[in-house]
Amino acid sequence: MELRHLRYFVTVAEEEHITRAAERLGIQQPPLSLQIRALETELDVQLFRRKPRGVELTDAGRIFFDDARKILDQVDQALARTQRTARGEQGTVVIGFTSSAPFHPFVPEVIRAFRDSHPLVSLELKEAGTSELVAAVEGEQMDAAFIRSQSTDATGVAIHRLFAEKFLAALPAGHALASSDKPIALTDLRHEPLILYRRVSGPGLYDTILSACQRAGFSPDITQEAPQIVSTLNLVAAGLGVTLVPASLRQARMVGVVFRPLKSTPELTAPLNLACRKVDYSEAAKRFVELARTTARLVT
Amino acid sequence: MELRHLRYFVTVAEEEHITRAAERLGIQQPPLSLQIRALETELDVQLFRRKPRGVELTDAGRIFFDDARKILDQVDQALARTQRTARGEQGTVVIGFTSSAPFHPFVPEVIRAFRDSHPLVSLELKEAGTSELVAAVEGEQMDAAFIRSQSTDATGVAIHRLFAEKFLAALPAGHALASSDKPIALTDLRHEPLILYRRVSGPGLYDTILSACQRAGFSPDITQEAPQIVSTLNLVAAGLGVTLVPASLRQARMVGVVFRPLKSTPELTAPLNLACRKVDYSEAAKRFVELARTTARLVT
DNA sequence: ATTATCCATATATAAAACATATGAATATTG
DNA sequence: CAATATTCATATGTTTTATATATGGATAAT
Repeated sequence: MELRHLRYFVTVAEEEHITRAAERLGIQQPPLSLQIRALETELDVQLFRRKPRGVELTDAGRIFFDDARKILDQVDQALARTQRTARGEQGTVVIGFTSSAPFHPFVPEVIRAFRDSHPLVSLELKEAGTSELVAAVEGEQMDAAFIRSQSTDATGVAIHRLFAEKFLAALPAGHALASSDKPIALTDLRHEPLILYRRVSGPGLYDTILSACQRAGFSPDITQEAPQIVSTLNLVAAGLGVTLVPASLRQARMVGVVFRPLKSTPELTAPLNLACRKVDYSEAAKRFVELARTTARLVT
Repeated sequence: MELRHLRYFVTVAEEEHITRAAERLGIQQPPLSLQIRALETELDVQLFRRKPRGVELTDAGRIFFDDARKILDQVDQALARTQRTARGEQGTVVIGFTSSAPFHPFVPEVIRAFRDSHPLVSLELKEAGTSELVAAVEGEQMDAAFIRSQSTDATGVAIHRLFAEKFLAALPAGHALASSDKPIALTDLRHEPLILYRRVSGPGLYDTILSACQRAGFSPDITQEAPQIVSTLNLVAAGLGVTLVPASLRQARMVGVVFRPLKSTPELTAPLNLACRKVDYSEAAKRFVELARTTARLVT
């Protein structure tokens, strides 16, 4: 039995007339009669009663009719689902981000835009540390991750630079340097206790800041390290020191912390990157990465 | 797209190996490769990634795999359902009976036996008057009906005689003729007020009894007619007269009524018949009629 | 480096779907 | 009631399509 038999059968059942059904199907009457007969022979069931003015379903035929229509419907749906999946319009995409990423409006904006353009794709969002994110992407539990690091030792994971933002100095409220709105020079911080975010392993913002200080001619006084960028701000609010954070962290609006721009430090930038596998990722995930990269190009 | 494509696709997906799948399907590898490729071309979707050691489903392929299996399952079920219906093992049968029929153990026995041998057929049972039953059978709202009449004017309805039972005299408790257990002669009732069941139209037990009395040489004193056999017994219990009922009515065990056998009246019998359409009835209904007729042959 | 494995391609063959012509049965119409 | 029309069934030829055989190319295993 083939789908052709079902299609033919359903049409004949609907028309109750083999000749008309053949016309609708774009074939001639004799082959249609033969196909219906072949179906009946294979099932060993009489599906139609032949009448001089047409044909009429038997009880068994009625049962088969209901089922055949359902099957043909399901075939259509399977087709549509498969094609949507192939086009990346359906499926699941798992997106990760470090704690600092969502503060930049770019990230929620890209997610919203993807939701709008791909309503049948379910998006799973997960916050985690950079190394966990990269490992998850490599292990195929995650499709892409917004991170700050530029490079990784995980082969098979590509890191696409989206854009970079400036740093701001984050000072405790009432700090001497916070008295005016004017930009602060990096060297003004040379004797301030510095709090820095540091990844468990690999290069990151920590190294960027350190080398910028070195280039400015001083070695900073690092009093404390924190595992997340956001927690450095908590420590600043507690008055334990100052820190440098990506400009988007201003969105955090943390009580007891004031932000001041930095004077002329073009090499001191915080990039936002998107990590994904080099191969083997779903069409929907590809669509997400594409959208993120093209949107980033427009933003900068 | 044909079911063949789905069957081939599912096998290849299960084996992840075209050559092995071809072996399982009993065909050669090249045609199988071609069929899979044709499927991919028609869907315009890549379903497998070809690897040097076999093949592997793509995301879209996985979606299609799930659907394809469901479809093939449904095809099998449709087949089974249709064949069961054709064999009368599935469906609905509507059975009617006059009020007197279920008193004979034959009727509940046949219904029980049919339920046992056709567990997937749902049986609907309806009690009604003879003319309603025959009309329902003719109008295809009912498949078969147990009635007492032998004939009908409804063309298209066949009446199969199942068996006949003797009549009993039903007397009010304390009636003179009820004093002994001995059989009563029909002529003993010649001066008794007689209560008789009478159909709205057409010949029935009424005529049988009347002609038996005539043959015995008297015209009975009919004081009352009742629309149901059971209600004649109520009138007897109330002392309004005597009646003759089919022997199985003894089962009614009505208070105030005693039953006595009749002496040598071979022509005075109450038949039980089964009415059904001559043509156009479902296989399951045919099975029921068959069972009733063969069981009846065993009983008599 | 060699061999084995596995899928793809090219071509031939077998099967099956389809078309055409015609017959048989039963309504419909004059 | 005869004649016609309608509709499905059957017979046979044609085309399409699925399958088989032979072989090549790519990649992993030895």
